[in-house]
Amino acid sequence: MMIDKDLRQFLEKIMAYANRTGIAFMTGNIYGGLAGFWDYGPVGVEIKNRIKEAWWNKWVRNRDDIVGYEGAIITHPKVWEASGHLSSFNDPLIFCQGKCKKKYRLDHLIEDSVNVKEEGIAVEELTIENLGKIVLDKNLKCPECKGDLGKPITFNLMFSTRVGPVQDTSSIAYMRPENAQLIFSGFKNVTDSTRVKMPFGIAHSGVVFRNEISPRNFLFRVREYELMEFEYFTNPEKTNECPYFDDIADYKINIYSRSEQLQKFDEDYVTMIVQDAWDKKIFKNLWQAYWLSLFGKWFTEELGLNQKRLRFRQHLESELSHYALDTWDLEYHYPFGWKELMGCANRTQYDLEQHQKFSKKKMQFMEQVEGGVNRYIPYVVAEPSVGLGRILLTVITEGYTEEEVKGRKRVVLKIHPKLAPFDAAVFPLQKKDNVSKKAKEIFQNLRTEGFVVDFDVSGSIGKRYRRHDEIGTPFCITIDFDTLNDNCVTIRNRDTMDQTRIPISNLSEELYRNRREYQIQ
RNA sequence: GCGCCGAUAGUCCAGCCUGGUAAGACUCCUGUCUGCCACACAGGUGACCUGGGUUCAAAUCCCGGUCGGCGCACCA
Repeated sequence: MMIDKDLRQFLEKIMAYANRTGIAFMTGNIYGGLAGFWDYGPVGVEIKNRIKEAWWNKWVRNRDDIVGYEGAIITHPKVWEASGHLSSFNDPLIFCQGKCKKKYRLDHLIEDSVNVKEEGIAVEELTIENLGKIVLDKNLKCPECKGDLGKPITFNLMFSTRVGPVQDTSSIAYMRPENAQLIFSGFKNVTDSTRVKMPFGIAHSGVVFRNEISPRNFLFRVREYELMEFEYFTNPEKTNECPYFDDIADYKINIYSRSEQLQKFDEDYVTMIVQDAWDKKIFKNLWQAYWLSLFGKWFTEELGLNQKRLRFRQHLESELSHYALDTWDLEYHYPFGWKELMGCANRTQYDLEQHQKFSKKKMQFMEQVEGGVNRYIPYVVAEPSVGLGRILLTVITEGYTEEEVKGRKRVVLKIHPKLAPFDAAVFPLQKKDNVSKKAKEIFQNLRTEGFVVDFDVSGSIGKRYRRHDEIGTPFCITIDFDTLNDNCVTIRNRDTMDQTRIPISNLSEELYRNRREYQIQ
């Protein structure tokens, strides 16, 4: 039976499913839960680790031009001062509740609309509550549309903590809200210890913390998550020299560009090949077009996302972060609408320049050229940045399928075998005697070969098949009485439900072959 | 952060209006049987989000909180 994955209630179905199968749970649920934080269960942690492994293999181990890095979670406070993350820290903000919905710095708004000197108001010294009182007392309205103003709030994006047992203001430190700054502040560590040549990337996967105002949509918007990203550096004079562009020039992508968004375009996107998009100057930077397309390919061809549900959306000028020249998102069509799966910003030289300024250490890259040495601060053309939990949510949303088999509902998680929590499950047809013993032996051998395998004897054989369908196990291997004589087993395919009898000695090759050749329907 | 709605077993849910100690289905566990697609037989485990209030008595009514979904806003 078809299920409409665009329906908002589908998300609730996914949550119940995740809970039922041991994928994810709200943290501390015995105490009522904590908003924005989730635990992964036995099945979820396997899928998550496999996604992470797939990312690392694809973008670090299998690339000649990218190396890995892993920074500390509690970061030197100066890093965030330099990056600009601290500058808007503790700013009091207020939002227009009227038509325009604009946000204002409340301290500035009061200074602009009230004669502070005459009234003897010291804006800097006031608490957020007292600032809010002024708004009420003076009946301040939105300067733009004269609408009512809401309650003032303080932005506290970063989680802070204290380092060391003495709790004074000098001991304050922050949990990283992004990995990028660890790459930038550690940039010299990499160039000084490794033989990297321009252009190259530094990749970083790790947990980050953002004190979001309102966590939403299950694993989508959370306060603690694993972010996988890399910074790709080039010579600032050569930001459009991408030697690999031909690899993706003919690749078809769905584009939702800035002009389409501004024109209130009715469609979700326009489809064209990357080369055309570049020729029409939709992309400003060749490397960005390259990396976005490569990730588009990875998500669809290797992680199994439906290309129709993936689009490239350019950020509007007004959305750009303080460090970004241009940003594109890869958006997925979730049950709650088109939302960012991955972001890819052009961060220019901004961050390394900032760190050079604040640390007074040279952030230059040196390369030997004809007739001397070339020194420059590298330019970040692209920063593909994606949340691990968000990929997991996307993959299970895409893969969750309900089918009708002989009048009954079958739930199948159709995910790529390399992301499945188990490579295979082994079932003895009968619980006792030699059948079970033989099954155990096959199970152990597969484990020894490095497969992740489950062993299941409980319930009828059909029930066991369905249990593993639901969590995405691509193969179930059944051992019966004949196995004892002919050394063959029945191997049953998750998606087609087809059963074939093959020799035990061919099992591992069959599992490998399927992982290699698997095609998403 | 504001507003609306909701929260009962692993899941789906009945009961709430009209207060009287929680039902069903599936799942799960055990045993018997069967032996390649959840469906046999018997038995079993398991729940009223949290804190207060009203009451002889609260899953039920009232108030606060937490969590979730949705809408708005936010997401440097």
